[in-house]
Amino acid sequence: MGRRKLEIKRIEDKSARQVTFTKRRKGLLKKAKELSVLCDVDVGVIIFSSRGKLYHYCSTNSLTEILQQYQNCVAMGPGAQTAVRGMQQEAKSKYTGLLKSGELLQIVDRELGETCVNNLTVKDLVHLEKQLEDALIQIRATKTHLLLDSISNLHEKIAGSKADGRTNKMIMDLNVIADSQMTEQ
Amino acid sequence: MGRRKLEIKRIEDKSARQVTFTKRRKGLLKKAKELSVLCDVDVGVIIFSSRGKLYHYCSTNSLTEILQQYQNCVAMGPGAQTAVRGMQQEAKSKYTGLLKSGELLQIVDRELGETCVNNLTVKDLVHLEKQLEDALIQIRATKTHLLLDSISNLHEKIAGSKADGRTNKMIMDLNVIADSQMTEQ
DNA sequence: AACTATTTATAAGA
DNA sequence: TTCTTATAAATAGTT
Repeated sequence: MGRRKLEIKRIEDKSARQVTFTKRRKGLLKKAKELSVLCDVDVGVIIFSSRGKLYHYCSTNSLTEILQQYQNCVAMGPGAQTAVRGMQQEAKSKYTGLLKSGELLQIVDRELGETCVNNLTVKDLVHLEKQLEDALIQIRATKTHLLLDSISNLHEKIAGSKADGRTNKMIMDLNVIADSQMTEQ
Repeated sequence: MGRRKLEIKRIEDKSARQVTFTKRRKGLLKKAKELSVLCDVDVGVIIFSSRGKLYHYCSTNSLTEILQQYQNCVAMGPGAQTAVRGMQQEAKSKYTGLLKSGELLQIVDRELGETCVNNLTVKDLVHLEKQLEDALIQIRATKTHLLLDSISNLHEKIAGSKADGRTNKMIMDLNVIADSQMTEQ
């Protein structure tokens, strides 16, 4: 789509590569959005530039939801989901009730020790994985909550009074964090 | 791009929606691949159909790498990465050396308790998050290893001898799992 | 950053 | 469904 047909291989000229990146990145994100709307499906796109800058699109509240689904079921392949569901059923009989958090890592520790890999089953690992994911979700929620609280506090603190440079910098940083936690692209 | 201009809103006719989904899904994944190659960047695309089927593209070995980057730095916003790096530096002085796995969840337990949220800092949470991510990576690696081993064993077991129906089913399931773990889309 | 000649993607039709 | 074709959209090279 241009003056001539372009071979699909790394563009060596840095400046041309940057221009193409800008154009095609925009195009890809637009297409992702259209696919999501037209076909009523969940779509996530993540792009990391070589300088580590991130661009992304996500049709749901947060990419995390999609990633969660990915980690939970598709890392094992669609055809195997039924099998896994069976495993999880079996696992319940062994692990009935929630483990106390304190027990979780002791189990990871014990069961992942080099000497006993052979005694571990996939269903055990699936269960451990789930426990850790839950802990991660809890931690991230708490982190977000803390960050948003900090912002509120700072805003109250400076309402009506001049803040010093250091405080202003903190507010700027926190707003950036809050934006990324709360806004859709 | 078709016989007429299409408004970007949910296609109500189910069959037409399915056809468009197939076409545009293919297009999106192709564009993602091209962007990645032409501009030498990491790209990940995840699509969940309404029936829960997954389609994805990833420019690196596994989406997990990209997701990891996303979770680690971008969940906090690009502008805040410098700040976070500072936090992590400070955190090191508090948490020098790796925690024994057994300690990790006790900390999660203790520090995330409802009563002491106010004493927790963001840097503490960032650190906890990292620890849990590492544990997850370890568990997933072990799981993959176990699955692949199981497949090898089964293949050996049936080499030359007829397997029964149950064994054949297991092999089929495991091959699906192995494919999804090892192949690029 | 804008402009267009072309290529590419795809909506509707067969 | 699969293939075809007219048309819209994306974009490579240019200014």
